[in-house]
Amino acid sequence: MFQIHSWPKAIMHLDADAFFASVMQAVNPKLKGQPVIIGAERGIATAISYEAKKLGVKRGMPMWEIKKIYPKVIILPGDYDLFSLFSQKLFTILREYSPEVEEYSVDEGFINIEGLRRPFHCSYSQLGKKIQNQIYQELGLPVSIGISINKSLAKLASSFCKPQGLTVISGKEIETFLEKIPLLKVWGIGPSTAAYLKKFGVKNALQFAKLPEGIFTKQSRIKLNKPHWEIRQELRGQSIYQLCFETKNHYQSISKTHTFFSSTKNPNIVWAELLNNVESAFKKARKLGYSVKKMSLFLKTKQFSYSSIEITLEQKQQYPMLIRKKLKQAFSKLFQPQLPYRATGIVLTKLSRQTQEQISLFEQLDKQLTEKTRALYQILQTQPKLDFGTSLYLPQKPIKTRLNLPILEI
DNA sequence: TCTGGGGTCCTAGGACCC
DNA sequence: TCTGGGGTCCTAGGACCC
Repeated sequence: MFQIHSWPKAIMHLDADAFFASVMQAVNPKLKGQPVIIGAERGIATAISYEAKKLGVKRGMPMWEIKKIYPKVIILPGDYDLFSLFSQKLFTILREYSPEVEEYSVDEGFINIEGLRRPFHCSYSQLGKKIQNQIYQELGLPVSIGISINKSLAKLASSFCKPQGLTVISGKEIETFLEKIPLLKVWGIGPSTAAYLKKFGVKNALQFAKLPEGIFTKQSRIKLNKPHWEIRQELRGQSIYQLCFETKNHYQSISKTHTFFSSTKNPNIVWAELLNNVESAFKKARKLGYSVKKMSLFLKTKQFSYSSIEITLEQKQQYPMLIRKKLKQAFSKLFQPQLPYRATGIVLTKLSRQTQEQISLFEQLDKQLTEKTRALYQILQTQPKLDFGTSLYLPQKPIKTRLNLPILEI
């Protein structure tokens, strides 16, 4: 048995089953029991109801394929405001039990349930059942629950039995449980690591947990890194990953990408699509209060090869129209006329929030211009009917893109 | 008609300095 | 002519997650 040094904790992991599809079924009774797929707007399946899963639909399957093989499935676009609302309601219920809730994603959370047996007069397992029932009754959402002594084991437990499963892994059950789990199922182990370790005979979670300490040194012939070591520790019952109760409000990067309806060699379309991503990425940054110091633009060809270019700005920016020339130059370097492109994107990095820090003289000179820009953007953004189309980019002939907010020449 | 969109973190390797 | 150690900072790219 693994030696557990810290006092065992009690962590619950809750995972909504086929969340997006379940929300649609919850608000629309006609969809209950039907094979429902979400993702009509993206061209691939992003959520699949259990009825559709039974038919054989897999996540990431392109819609055209689904329509062809499974003509009876109901394909819907995602309603992300609705999903967000259900997510909030879900976490509100969890907070009725404990303030120590980590919102890991829209449909997943961790709860510290240590010490809750006495106030709720029940075992941890009964507590799980209680929460599961309440969520189903109040929101109509099926959820799976896992309970164990740390985050990784709780997450593994919740995925063990779905949908509406409830699995508890106590300290002494860890080894027998891990033996049943393929390595790929472990949180943080992906296809690459699983395939690599298979060569050395490590196929299940228990074998991984039992890897000797020496494997994790630089000299070892099996190359593993620090995150792998942390996963091993977690599987052995140690608590490496702490719960995080603050809601996320800091970003390392903000990105926007969009795949075209059909690939194109037309530089005007690619440029317009790229600018549209630039606009919406900056819009998100402004909404979060960020200024941007650096960005990376990329183009993706039909053959799935990427080319990218980085732009470091002399000053932090919030408005892309102020750096239009730079963007255009970068695009010219990136774009190769003979290649068909299928997507463009942008990643904003080196983000910083407005602070009281001294504005340099140089920046002050720039400030007046920025003010004008801000005013202009406000006008554009508060008038949704104002649609310049793509005419400012594409004076030759109108080309239909999803673009509706231009970057103005100044 | 193959393969969306939005994130995070880690590591290797190069540049540069002492 | 051949030889070091550091240390830091940056970037590209991989791997993973939902």
